Amino acid sequence: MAKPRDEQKIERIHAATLKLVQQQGFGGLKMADVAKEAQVATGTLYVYFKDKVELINALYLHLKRKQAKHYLKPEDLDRPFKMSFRLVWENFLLVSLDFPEESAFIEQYYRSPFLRPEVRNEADLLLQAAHDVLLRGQSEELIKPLDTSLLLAHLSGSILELVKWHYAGIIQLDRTNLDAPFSLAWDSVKR
Amino acid sequence: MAKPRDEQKIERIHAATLKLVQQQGFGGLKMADVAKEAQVATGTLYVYFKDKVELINALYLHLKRKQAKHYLKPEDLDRPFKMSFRLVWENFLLVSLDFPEESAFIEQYYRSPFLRPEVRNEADLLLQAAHDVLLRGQSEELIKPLDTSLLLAHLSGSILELVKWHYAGIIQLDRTNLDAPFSLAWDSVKR
DNA sequence: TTGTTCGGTGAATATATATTCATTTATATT
DNA sequence: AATATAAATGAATATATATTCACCGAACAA
Repeated sequence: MAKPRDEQKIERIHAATLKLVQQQGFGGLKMADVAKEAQVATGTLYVYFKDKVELINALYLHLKRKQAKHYLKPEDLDRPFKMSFRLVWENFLLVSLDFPEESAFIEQYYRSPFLRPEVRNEADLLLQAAHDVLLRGQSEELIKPLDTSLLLAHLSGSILELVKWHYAGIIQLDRTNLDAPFSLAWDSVKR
Repeated sequence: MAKPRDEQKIERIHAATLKLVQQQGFGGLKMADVAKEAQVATGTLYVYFKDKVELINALYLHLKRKQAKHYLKPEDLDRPFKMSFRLVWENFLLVSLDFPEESAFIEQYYRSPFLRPEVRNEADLLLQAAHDVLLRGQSEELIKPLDTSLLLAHLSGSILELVKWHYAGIIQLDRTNLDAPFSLAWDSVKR
């Protein structure tokens, strides 16, 4: 019938948006720059996304789903507790470390004028599996009996800041030896 | 000679900027809105600040200095180690909790197109006192012998995320009973 | 009291940026 | 091959926003 939608083009637009947000922050994001970086015309952006707001919200949801899939793998959860905990903790850190543009984007979305509460809520549902891991640890009396949200905030905050300081050049995280940062995480929540 | 500079006006401009950044993020910050919120004319903004970039950088440095003063008080450092640690930890958390607009601004400055490296570096120097606290803990063999930057990133990341989740309504921090979150912090770094 | 100097003003201007749309191009269907 | 359909284009347009500036008025000095 006609020229089909080009999914690769959507990926290029996503990648361009991420790159530019990492370089210049959310405030510096311009549609013309996105188009240039993605090697499409500005008008093409509006073929795939209604406007800038929708581009940003669609990308946010896409990233949250992708990341959750990466660090909450079903096969990792089917293990002795401490091993599950370590795998999820390490995967979360490695995702942040390997895709810093994605973390930067997610962090900034939260405080942007583009945030749509329903999109935010949908993304938050993805965390349920993480709560479940901690609940299992508590039922096995290996984890402090505190609110799992409190524990999650503490654990994720630590990881995100470690990665931030890594990219600021203040510390060096070695992906082949994460024992030291893991000991901080584990000792803080273990019973 | 003439009408003197009005320091209160600068404070109003600062406060207005913070309020708007909290509400709409860095990307939504408009000079016209700042002027309206501060109850001055747009032109007045340019009497006190060369342009938007300077307004933001001046405010950032002002906030970092103010916050460092709040949570690194000399009299708190002159105590038995664990008490110093608790005081600094708690003050850092309470500053974030009591002035969430300030933390939001600082967080976003870091990834904005307005960031000026020399300003950022100047602000980072303020952390030296925090390193010193941890170094004392290590010399007294009370703190794990890890890089103090690693420890600081972990501790501050935890606090900032806890406060963020508090304001998102996911957890509730009670300023009169911070024992649970403190136990997470202390157990993670103690020897 | 008067003159002088800046602070203060906000409409006007310049600039930057999002979005549209007439036109062209590519693909699938016939 | 011819046709239909939708993607793709990017200059033109609309919009939004930063910044300027001619004028006003408050404070101080003489």
